[in-house]
Amino acid sequence: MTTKLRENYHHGDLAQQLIDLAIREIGESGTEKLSLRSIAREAGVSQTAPYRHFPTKKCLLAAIATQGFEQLKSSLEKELNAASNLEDAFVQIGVAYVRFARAHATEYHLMFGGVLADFSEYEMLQTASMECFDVLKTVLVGLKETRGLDIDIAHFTGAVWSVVHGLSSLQLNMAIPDADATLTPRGSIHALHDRDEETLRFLLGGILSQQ
Amino acid sequence: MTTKLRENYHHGDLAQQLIDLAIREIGESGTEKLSLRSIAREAGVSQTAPYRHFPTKKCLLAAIATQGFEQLKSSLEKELNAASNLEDAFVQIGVAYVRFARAHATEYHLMFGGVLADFSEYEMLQTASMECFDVLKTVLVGLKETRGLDIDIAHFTGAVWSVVHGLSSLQLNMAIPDADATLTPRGSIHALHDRDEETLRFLLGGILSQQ
DNA sequence: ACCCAATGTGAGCGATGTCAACATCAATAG
DNA sequence: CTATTGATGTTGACATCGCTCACATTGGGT
Repeated sequence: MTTKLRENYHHGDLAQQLIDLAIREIGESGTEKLSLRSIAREAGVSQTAPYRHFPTKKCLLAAIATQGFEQLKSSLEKELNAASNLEDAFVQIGVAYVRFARAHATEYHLMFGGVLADFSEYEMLQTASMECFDVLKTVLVGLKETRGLDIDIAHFTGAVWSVVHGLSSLQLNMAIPDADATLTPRGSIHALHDRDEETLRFLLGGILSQQ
Repeated sequence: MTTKLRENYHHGDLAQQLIDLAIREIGESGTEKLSLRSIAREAGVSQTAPYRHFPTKKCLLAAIATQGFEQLKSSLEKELNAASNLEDAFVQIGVAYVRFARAHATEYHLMFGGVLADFSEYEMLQTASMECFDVLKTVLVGLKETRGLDIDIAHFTGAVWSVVHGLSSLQLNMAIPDADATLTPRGSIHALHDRDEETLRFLLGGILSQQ
């Protein structure tokens, strides 16, 4: 958080500061407007200094997404460890997921918004996303066993993931309020806000009750 | 679809051709790489000609999204009219929604990917999105009445929408195959492919069975 | 036949991503 | 203690981009 100003020729931790500044600028103006040169100026550094840390603008974005996956993973793990049974963990992980998306909108957008077309171009991103996904998988495998569900685990995981992702993504991208916010698209999205847990119990509970 | 080459000073239908070319370029290289100048070149027109039709690059994107909402609306309406009862319409509209997203990935990305931050800046986009949303709303209102559901309709709509959107969005943005495609993030997304109807019966059926 | 609004052109401004060549520093090996 | 080297930061430049301004061409309505 400390944005130490420059006294020396060398900076200290330019890579992380560029990440922080980029997150802020994207949050304020959108991904399209992010400029390496402007955050270099903000960091008090020449316009080509960022290239010592990120070979390309997209690599900066990939680094942000990677950090996002690591944070999300640790949020989900905390939730998993705190839950007393798998059914609770199931819902609480969903709630934590949606909360993460709201609290880290920029990171979430880079993680799932299709900006980084092919994760395999960025090795650290690839492994961070898999490790994060593993937490969800663990819960669902456990749930399948303890409840004896007859379901393909990959399909099950994809379905559950799409529910929490849909909730998150819609809230992030369609959350600007309308004047008459009752039965408009954005109005119905607002009806989801601050009711995450209820909505997830509704949706995820529906999944479990099918068996 | 016919890309008539230029013989006259005037072009004929530059606006629509620019839209088509932009959709293609975004599909190939992503939103960030779209350049007005390059599609102007492709259209055989000077680099400032597009500005006679779209005051801004974002306005071009908004026009694409608007067309997308109009197409999606007519797809959903067709499905609604073809269904013999509301329960069928409920699932079939969901299937049509996901199919639209896959068949028009670029448009869908612009419609829901948060690229156009505030729809209210583009009047036609705003009304097109509301009219599209109304189709879904109609089905859910009908379903609530015929089955006497005790549910807030805005919340209900948001929840259902987030399910179909989550399915669509994940498939679009995480659909690049992995080497070992079984229990990786992308692998589980692949498990959703071509099983839209099954998955939606699973998820949406869960919602209805709660009542 | 005239005129005007719609549409297309050309030159140019400021900004951007990226590259190549060079400068500075901090740590390590001798 | 000093020389060297790899990491990090700088300067200058190039091609491209979004967008503006002044101007050219056109076709449809009077």
